[in-house]
Amino acid sequence: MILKKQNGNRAVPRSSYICTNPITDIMDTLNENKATLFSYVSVDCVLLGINDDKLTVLLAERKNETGELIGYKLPGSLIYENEDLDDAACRILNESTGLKRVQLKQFRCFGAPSRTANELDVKWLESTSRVKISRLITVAYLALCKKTKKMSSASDSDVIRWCPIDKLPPLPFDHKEIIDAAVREIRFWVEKEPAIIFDYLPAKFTAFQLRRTYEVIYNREMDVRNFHKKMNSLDYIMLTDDVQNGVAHRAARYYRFDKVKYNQQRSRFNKI
Amino acid sequence: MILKKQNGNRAVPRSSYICTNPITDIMDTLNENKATLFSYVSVDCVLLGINDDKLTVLLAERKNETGELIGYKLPGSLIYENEDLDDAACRILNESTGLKRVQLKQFRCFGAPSRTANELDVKWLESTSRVKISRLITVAYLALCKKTKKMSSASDSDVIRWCPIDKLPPLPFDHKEIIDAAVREIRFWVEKEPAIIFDYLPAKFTAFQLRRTYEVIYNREMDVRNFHKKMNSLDYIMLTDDVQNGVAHRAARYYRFDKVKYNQQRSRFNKI
DNA sequence: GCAAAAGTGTTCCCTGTACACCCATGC
DNA sequence: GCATGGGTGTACAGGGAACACTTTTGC
Repeated sequence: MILKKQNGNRAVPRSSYICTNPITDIMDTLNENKATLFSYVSVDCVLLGINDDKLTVLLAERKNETGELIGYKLPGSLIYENEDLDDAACRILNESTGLKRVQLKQFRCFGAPSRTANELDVKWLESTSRVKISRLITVAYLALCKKTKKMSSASDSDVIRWCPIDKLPPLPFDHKEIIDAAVREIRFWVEKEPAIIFDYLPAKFTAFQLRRTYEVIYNREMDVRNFHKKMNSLDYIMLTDDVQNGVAHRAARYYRFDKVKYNQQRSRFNKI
Repeated sequence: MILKKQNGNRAVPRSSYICTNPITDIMDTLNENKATLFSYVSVDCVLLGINDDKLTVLLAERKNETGELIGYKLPGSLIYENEDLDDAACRILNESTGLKRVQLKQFRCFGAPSRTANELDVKWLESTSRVKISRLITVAYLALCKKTKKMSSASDSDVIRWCPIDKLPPLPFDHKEIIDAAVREIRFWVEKEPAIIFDYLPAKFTAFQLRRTYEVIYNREMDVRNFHKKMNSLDYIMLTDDVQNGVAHRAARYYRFDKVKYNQQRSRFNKI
């Protein structure tokens, strides 16, 4: 990772494509530049989660000037003039869900001139952002996103809803295309960096939960025995002493993710 | 792949992230919008090639107003107001190298506000583009790029030079960071889509050429016998009747890449 | 005792990897 | 005949895939 230090600018060490800035950093950025939106670039977040055993995406309600629901969209917004893209993505995630410290990954930039071809979309954006829009390029981010209590206490600016990816309502701009690309991307990402899946699961999870998460993401069933064998071979998945209770069948054991061991293994792997 | 057809706009079928538009399409776009540069978004191309058994990147000379050489940079430019990002990347590739129909892959968007922190870089860009620059976001593209005769006849606007990636000169903006990211990315790309490596090689190639290409990209040596075995197991690599001649040792046989078989295999694979 | 889900082992195949020698050609 | 690079086979290890039954618990 190369950092340029010049003109006395603060050179903030950061991962090149994972954004896990604490929310305080984001607020700094916000306060410094609250005034000015940058009307040429937006950030859209595809937050994927699993609900009712289906891969779902978080959509925000889209209202017209009189507050009437006119449809849905991806959580996203124009960036501020002096706001970093990764920071903007974290801000939007936080505004939409109240979540912090989630791993967001930039996965592609969408910049076809035709994406602002629908005048209704542009008019709507102009009325909510109070900025004149000409051409708009959007940088898309992706995260696996837990459905937690925190999410209900999200900022009331966006009402949100989980929607199965195979039953999307009509969406503005190229949001459908963005979601499709995100679903393809998530599989590669999980393969490259399995840790993100544990970011999604609770701290203690059963073998079933982990398996079902993989099954939904990859959209295919996995053999139970082989899955257990695989889990046991991964030394960063640790068996705990806890077991389920109150279930009407044999209690499942809880596992936990050992981040330290995971990182050790990764760094060994990456050196090869 | 989803295409929106609306307002009578031409819906051009295109791959979502590979740009192989014939140059005529690009020219259409150029002529339509020659007048206006979009000063907020640029495209930079990282063209990787192999020279003297080293991974090298194509750099363009950077000259000041009096035509004096003041350094190097990635081939790149601001996009036009109504130009698609992929088209812009193809245009820049063509302007810099004369090459057409090369697979260019968008791999990441770089948008830190600090990338325009160096005033000299900004001044230089303003003087060459004759556009006022405030904040500038760049979309980075990646290609494996042949060193061919065509390249020497490239447009004379850019003088170009191959530079080993471990001996980069000082570069403006965050171009060094972009190159580092591209080198990491190329390995993933080759793994996902081995076809691009044959786009780089001549139509007929020896086992040695293919192996050396892999070795340079992955920066590690490969076992000759295992490599042959692997090649033989891939049914889209076909042995031809041609052999080298005029070499002072046993003549190597030529192989060719069978795109049809490759695509058949891919589509079978992707359905699983 | 029965419903419901948890947990467990073996076999086979395929792939990757390690490793050393003979072959063809030009000079 | 020798220097140069081309080309080949075997043996082992590890991981993925297929496959069915017993265990535990609450009711």
